Amino acid sequence: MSDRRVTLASVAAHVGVSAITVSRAMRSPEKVSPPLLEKIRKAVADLGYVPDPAARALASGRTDVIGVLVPSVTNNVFSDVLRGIYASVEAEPLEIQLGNTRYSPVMEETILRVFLSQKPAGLVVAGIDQSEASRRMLEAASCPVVQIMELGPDPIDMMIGFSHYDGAAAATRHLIETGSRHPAFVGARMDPRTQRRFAGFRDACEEAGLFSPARCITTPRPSTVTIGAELFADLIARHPEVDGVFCNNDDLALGILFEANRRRIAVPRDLTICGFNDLEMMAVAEPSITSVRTFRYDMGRQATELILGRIAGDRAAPAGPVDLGFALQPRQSTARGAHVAGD
Amino acid sequence: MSDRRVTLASVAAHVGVSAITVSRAMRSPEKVSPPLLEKIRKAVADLGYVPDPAARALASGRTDVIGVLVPSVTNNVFSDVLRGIYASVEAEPLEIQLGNTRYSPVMEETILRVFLSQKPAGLVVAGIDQSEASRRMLEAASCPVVQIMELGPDPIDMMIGFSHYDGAAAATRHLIETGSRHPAFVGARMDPRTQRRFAGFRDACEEAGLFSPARCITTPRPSTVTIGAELFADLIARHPEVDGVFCNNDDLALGILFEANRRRIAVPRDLTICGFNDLEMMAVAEPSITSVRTFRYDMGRQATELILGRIAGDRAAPAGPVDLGFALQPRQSTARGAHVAGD
DNA sequence: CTGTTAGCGCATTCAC
DNA sequence: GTGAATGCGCTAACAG
Repeated sequence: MSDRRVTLASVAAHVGVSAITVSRAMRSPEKVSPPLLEKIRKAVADLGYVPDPAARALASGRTDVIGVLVPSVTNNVFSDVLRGIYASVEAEPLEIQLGNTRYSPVMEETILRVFLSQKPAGLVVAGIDQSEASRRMLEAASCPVVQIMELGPDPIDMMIGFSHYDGAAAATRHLIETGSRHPAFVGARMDPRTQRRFAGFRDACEEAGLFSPARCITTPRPSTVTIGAELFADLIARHPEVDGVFCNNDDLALGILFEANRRRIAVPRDLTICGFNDLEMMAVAEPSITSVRTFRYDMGRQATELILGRIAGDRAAPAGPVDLGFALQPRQSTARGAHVAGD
Repeated sequence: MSDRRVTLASVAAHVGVSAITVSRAMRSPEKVSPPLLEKIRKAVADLGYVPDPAARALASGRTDVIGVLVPSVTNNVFSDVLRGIYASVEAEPLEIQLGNTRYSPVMEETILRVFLSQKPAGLVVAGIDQSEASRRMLEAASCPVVQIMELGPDPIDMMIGFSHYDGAAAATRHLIETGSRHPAFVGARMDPRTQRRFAGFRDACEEAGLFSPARCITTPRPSTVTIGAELFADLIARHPEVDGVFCNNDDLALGILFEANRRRIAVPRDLTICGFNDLEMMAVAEPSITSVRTFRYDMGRQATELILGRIAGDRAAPAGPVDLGFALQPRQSTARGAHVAGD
């Protein structure tokens, strides 16, 4: 049972049929007579036969692998997406192959090349900022491709996401509507999605004549709660007038909350804080923190389902990008109900 | 460039050598004369040749895949381990194949079977509570296997982890030493690792004659910050005497901190809180939270390195389990320096 | 250092 | 409904 000696041929011999019949019994049972099917199934179970995926891939030119390319496995945001992907694939005879690009387009290119060499059944890639080479590879790929997390003008194939710009702008307008006269921006890592959030913040501030680049503080380091606290300490030292902060994500927002608590700054009375993504802890924080809810789990789920649909030859697959929208969760003022955009 | 028509044979024809020579040039360049090697490399680049992993696996009976089996991809703890694994493999010609067991031994068995059918170069599995069948498969596996996250009496092959029992016991003793007379336990999910932490808590309490099962409150649901807050609300309603809480992890601890803040319970004066894992945010929380630091990233790194060593035929691989220890981070009392155990 | 021969385990295409 | 022949692309084992 150890050395994988059990092959299609050995099962076939055991039952007294040819290998191809066993192969068929496994892949299209309806093409094999019921009694034979039964015997074959028993033999497979008894002998502990497990198909060799390499041989299968070589012979058929296909695999049952869906490649997933994300920039991080640590980031909560992507792990939620992954959960959705795993959930939707659970009942299917498909595997997930995860690639970690570490926010590097070059790395993405390399991994993509490897993934494509495996003739995947589908590909899920995060973002719309692929390198030229990656884009060409994806366009030439003979499998369905879904870009997730964002929306953009020219999808490679399928696309499902939401507008980071709009989400940030909506949050910022809320910040201003609830009284912030000196809004600030705190951001970390500044990847493309973060940049678009910043643009949304900036434009919403400018609409109100309240934009100040000096109140925008960022770092290339990846965001953590600690960095949120540090950046806020910096910010408030230089700009004590700040009365509202939009953060590029919830980790930073939490750090700011802690730092504000430490400095006995009354939140939300003297400072309102808004995060992005609406991690579970935002609602239960004390005081709770306003955030922009994004539908990460659903994004993962639906991305895989788009691929499954395409594989099943479902022509009802959506023609254009799918906008999942976002939902502002106001928590530091008179609740005014969730604002749902997109979709 | 799309249909992967470029094969070893086409590169060989292009250069005017045989396929096997190209194959060797790619795998053991030292066995090919430098000028030829140069020409082959150029042809490979020009034609954009990428080896077919399925064909390679079928012919050689091996792959360059390290299978990693974890119970969750969302849990911070495992994502840190994954980061370590990815980091140590980055420079190697190895891929990571991730399996998500969802805390189910049955699922683990299924995935294991799939993984083994791919003839992996190595296997990393979380925990020591594999099913009988899983254990047999792993013992029969012809590749190096590393169990991570825990230590136990009979390793399948290699093992690297720490004692959850000892970590919890040390934390609990600290809780008691710093004045808790009515210590409580709050736990969620109650997987095997959590159970061992609970045992450590219980025994340390009993040592001091302070154990009370009524003050131990748990839920089978996965732990979240919200659940931490809820369980604490329950606990304190029924046992207002509670003056110290050991939590099975940091999420719960954070939820308790928030709930305590909400109820104006002075932390740490009237309530001391201790988490487990020491997530980054524990130190920056207000007030900061005591926790048991675990070396998750290192665990991932070293697990992979053990496998790499074994693959390289390194007989210097450790004979027994590797204890990475833990480090209590006391933050809610007079700091008394980190207590490092194990190792 | 390079080439020849053979075959990995399975699915495709065509027969029956 | 079942089977025979053939080859997927690569590498192992041996020659030279």
